[in-house]
Amino acid sequence: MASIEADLEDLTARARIREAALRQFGELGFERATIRGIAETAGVSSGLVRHHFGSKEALREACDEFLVKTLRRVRDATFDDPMLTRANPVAMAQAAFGPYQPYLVRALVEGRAEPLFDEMVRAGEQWLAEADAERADPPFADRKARATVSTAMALAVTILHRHVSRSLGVDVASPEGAHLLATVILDLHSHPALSPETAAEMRAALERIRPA
Amino acid sequence: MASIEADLEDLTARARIREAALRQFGELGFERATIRGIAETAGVSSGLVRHHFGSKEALREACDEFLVKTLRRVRDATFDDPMLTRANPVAMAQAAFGPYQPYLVRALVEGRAEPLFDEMVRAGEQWLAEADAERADPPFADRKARATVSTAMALAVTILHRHVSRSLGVDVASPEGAHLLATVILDLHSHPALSPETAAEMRAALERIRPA
DNA sequence: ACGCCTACTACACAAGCGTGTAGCTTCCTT
DNA sequence: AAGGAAGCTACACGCTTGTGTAGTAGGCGT
Repeated sequence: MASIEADLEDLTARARIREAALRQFGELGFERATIRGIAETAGVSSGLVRHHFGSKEALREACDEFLVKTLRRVRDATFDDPMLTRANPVAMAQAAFGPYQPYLVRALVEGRAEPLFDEMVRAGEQWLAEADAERADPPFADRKARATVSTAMALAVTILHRHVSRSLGVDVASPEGAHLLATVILDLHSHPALSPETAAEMRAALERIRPA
Repeated sequence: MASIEADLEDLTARARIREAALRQFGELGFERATIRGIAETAGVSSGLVRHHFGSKEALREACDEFLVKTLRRVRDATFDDPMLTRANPVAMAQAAFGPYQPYLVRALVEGRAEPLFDEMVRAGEQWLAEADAERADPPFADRKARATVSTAMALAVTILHRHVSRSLGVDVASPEGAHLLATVILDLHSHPALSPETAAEMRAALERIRPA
């Protein structure tokens, strides 16, 4: 797992700038992060940032592009360990996102990082395909639609990590927090919030007010 | 339901500025929104913004404060209609958040708007209390912890509305999108993703790697 | 040894920002 | 009617920003 903190000096200046940008964009957001701040973090002049990436917007695009490639690689390595990933999905997410988590969260919230989201949906569809095989009654909705919403929900804890940590009383990034979180998620996913009867009721009510 | 669009002229200048700020902060984000832009939207001079609110940061705090009061009022009115709110939680969220949805989403993601999140958790706890009464096996985790994660998940679709709309192929804010979304959520909430057996397996695996 | 491209720095510039100040109107109080 | 606070505007200041330009150091092919 590549770390931002370690061995920044070993990288080329271009890579150092990109890593610094990833960190600054993630910590401060795109607007509050400055070219000069990124340059300073990378240990180069601000002019070099422009020399290598052209503009601030292009730098962000380079970051996005880099992450798409990186995450694909990390994912291939991580998803192959089903025991670890299934036992603690939260730990998996942290492992997959790596040190780029703050950046990715911001990108997702702003509606960017489409490839990442879509790929997660696709993974969810695969998972649902297996689950649907053992399901008695037909699902209410399209498999992709269910995978989409599930994906969004899976990202919720990471996106709202501040609120969740505060409300749980423990940092979800800590080992204890991750464990608690996994326990909770396991409980929620193995116990339906709605009984078949109430679900049927609500579904009927929903169809009654169905739009054209 | 108060609308930002309508009757801006009827409000006092101070209120117009606040409404304009709510909209600009929501649409553009706090950094990209400018005092001058807010003033122009409100139809006043930029100096008046400073006169009434002192600083940009203070203006944001005034917006937060206003929303806490407003939402409490709106919630009391909306939550009393259990048929509507339970039939379509998404429509409920949109109704409750009102035109301030973009602002609130940004506030939540940035870790602000704690009162809003905490109140949602509390409502979730109440709901879970009823559900737990009819539950056979004991929950894996604390009720508040489950309410916290459920709350985060409930907010996910709203926060990631761009991705969700794109992946569903229909705007979740539209009547058709809201209906589809409600159907999906109903399905997910009434069918556990994990069977009791696999859940037990994963729980065992989780306990095996439990941190100190 | 020469030329040249690439990496890199230093510095300047215009624009937009939040903020400060001075002054004008309006309306309410006494 | 006088006075004064409150609502409101116009304008300027200083700072930071992204970007542009000029120039230097260094390695590499010829």
